[in-house]
Amino acid sequence: MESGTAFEDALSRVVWALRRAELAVQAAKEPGLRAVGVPAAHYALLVHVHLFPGLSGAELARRLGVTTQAVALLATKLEARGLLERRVHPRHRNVQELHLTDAGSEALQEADTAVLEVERRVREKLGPERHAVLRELLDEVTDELGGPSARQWTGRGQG
Amino acid sequence: MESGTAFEDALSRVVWALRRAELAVQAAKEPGLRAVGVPAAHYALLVHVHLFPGLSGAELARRLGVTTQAVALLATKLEARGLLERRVHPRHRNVQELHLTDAGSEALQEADTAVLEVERRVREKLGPERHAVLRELLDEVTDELGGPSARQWTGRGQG
DNA sequence: TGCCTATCGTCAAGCGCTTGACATGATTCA
DNA sequence: TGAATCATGTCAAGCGCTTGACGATAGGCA
Repeated sequence: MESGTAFEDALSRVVWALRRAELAVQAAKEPGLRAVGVPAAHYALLVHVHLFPGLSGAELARRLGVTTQAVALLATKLEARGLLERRVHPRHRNVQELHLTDAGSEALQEADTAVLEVERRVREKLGPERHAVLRELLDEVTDELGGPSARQWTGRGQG
Repeated sequence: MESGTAFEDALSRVVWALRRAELAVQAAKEPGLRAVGVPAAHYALLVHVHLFPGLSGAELARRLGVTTQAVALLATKLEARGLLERRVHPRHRNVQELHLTDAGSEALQEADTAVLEVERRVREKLGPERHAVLRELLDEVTDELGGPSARQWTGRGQG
């Protein structure tokens, strides 16, 4: 294993394959999302706000793996476009709950079509079983490497 | 299909699992790479220059999926640190060949240790067979979604 | 009541990357 | 030879995100 240069196989590792696949997915989603005027980052936030309405910006940031700044800037833009609504938390006056407007729900619906199309292509290419296997393997990787566990992302863990 | 909100399962899709896994991998690599003073983006360029010495900045950019600007800026920094060398192409005086210096090779070796550690953790978690399955599935996704085919990345396709 | 701590949100500065435009050099064709 | 075309590399401007610091609010404790 230590014989000579050890990284001739660098590009054939899983971590690289993962990066390539992620880049390909992003590239595949981008035109569809752009067509409906919802960049990828905006889409990600919209989905989370839809699935977990009323969360604070800081909490969203943790789930998305970005800083609170990024969420705040994004939220400002989405609010300006009328897709998102900031409400003051009833108990904590300094905290803002984020909710989707009707227009936001519509935009999300349209954007999701583009993402679903990519998911469909992958599913058709792999077939249902291997599609499911891939998801399971990816979740195990996420779990093993820590960070936000896959459970946390999909669960309704807190309110 | 149109029954109610259609994207309740958004976070359980493969495309999301892929993103989560990629984020986890990046987060897992980062501290190790930072320890040896080689950020992730620098590492990616160093690996490619090592595997395909003499490529032009534009060609590298295509393979890395970034712009020529990004490569040029990176190359400038790496050159300033003495890890990388710019040589004028013998025939095309306007083209610069990129090569690793000895210091660059050493830095790459150290940095690669951190990446290998992540790869090892994933391999141990999944076991050899499923590890290989994951790589195969990811390559198929990359192939299906087009962009730079997995072959192009690993192959010695051109010189 | 008053102090301390934690959390949330915002402001300012910096960094990395992209986009667009331009200059240079090499190849192709008339 | 001379002009058109293409690829490479660089300059300038803009955008998105991060880092660091600050003010504001709610809960814990004496």
